[in-house]
Amino acid sequence: MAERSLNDHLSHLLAQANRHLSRQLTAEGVSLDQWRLMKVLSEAGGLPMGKLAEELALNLPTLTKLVDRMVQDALVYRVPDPADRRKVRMFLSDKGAAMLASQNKRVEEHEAKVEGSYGNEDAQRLKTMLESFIKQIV
Amino acid sequence: MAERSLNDHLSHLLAQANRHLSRQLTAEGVSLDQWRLMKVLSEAGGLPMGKLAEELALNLPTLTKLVDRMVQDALVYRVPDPADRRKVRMFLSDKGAAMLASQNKRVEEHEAKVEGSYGNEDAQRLKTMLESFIKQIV
DNA sequence: TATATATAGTTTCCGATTAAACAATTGCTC
DNA sequence: GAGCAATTGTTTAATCGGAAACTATATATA
Repeated sequence: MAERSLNDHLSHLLAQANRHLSRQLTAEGVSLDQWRLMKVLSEAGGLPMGKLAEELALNLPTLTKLVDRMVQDALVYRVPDPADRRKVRMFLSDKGAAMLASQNKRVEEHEAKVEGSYGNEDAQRLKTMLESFIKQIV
Repeated sequence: MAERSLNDHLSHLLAQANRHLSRQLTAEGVSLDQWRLMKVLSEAGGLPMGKLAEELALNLPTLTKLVDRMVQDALVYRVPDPADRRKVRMFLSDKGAAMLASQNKRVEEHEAKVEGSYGNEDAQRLKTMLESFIKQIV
């Protein structure tokens, strides 16, 4: 068997692609995790912390503190679940919704640029493949 | 234009895929960045810090500290460049090479499992697409 | 060749992440 | 329903990460 180079390894390629994209978004003023969290809540408000952590592949302590900061900034808020008082349900505030809207725009502009130069059809195929890959490995 | 879900966003899909894979490797006893660093050095020993940071998409201060730890563990070593004394050239030690060999095995076993269940041909296509995507966005 | 500018890395300071321990609540079993 | 295990989330202590400042060396310009 021939020696495999780093570029033949999915783990390396995913790390590289993720970091470059995430950095570019940071440069556009978008924190990837904060944006993803707000976006999940805009799609499914009232998620408990555990589900949120799953959806974002964050572990719970990290999420707790991310949420702490975003509560400080009044982007999201906690509501204790009356039916199960261990649970906390998370919601997007109006301020969060406004922030999300502006960041959506930046993310979509950036992705349009990136995907355009990569080729829109290929980009679509790449996303489809990643989506099913993620389902496999979770 | 219809509302786009998180799963239509490349940045989200890459973050998810990367985190899941990276966690699974951590569980197998492989630190993704350390492994990637050792692997780069095994392919191109003597790289200066700046080139190394580029290859791994790490920023320089982060790399300095990663290297500090790995020097502590005697996995890699620094050699000042005599021709340009600002530069430091990095090399893999024998211990590092042994560690790399054992981690290569784990990574390859893990990827074989993951890629097998995803479909080997699709996995190959995914890697090819990611590789050209990365070239585009860098 | 003296001075300015650019390059390569490291250090510092602060914020973020993790694993482990903890607290609170719920569900199960006898 | 009393006691025990499981679930949900937070806190703590230690490590890690990033932006900005700093050091050392090299190059360009006058």
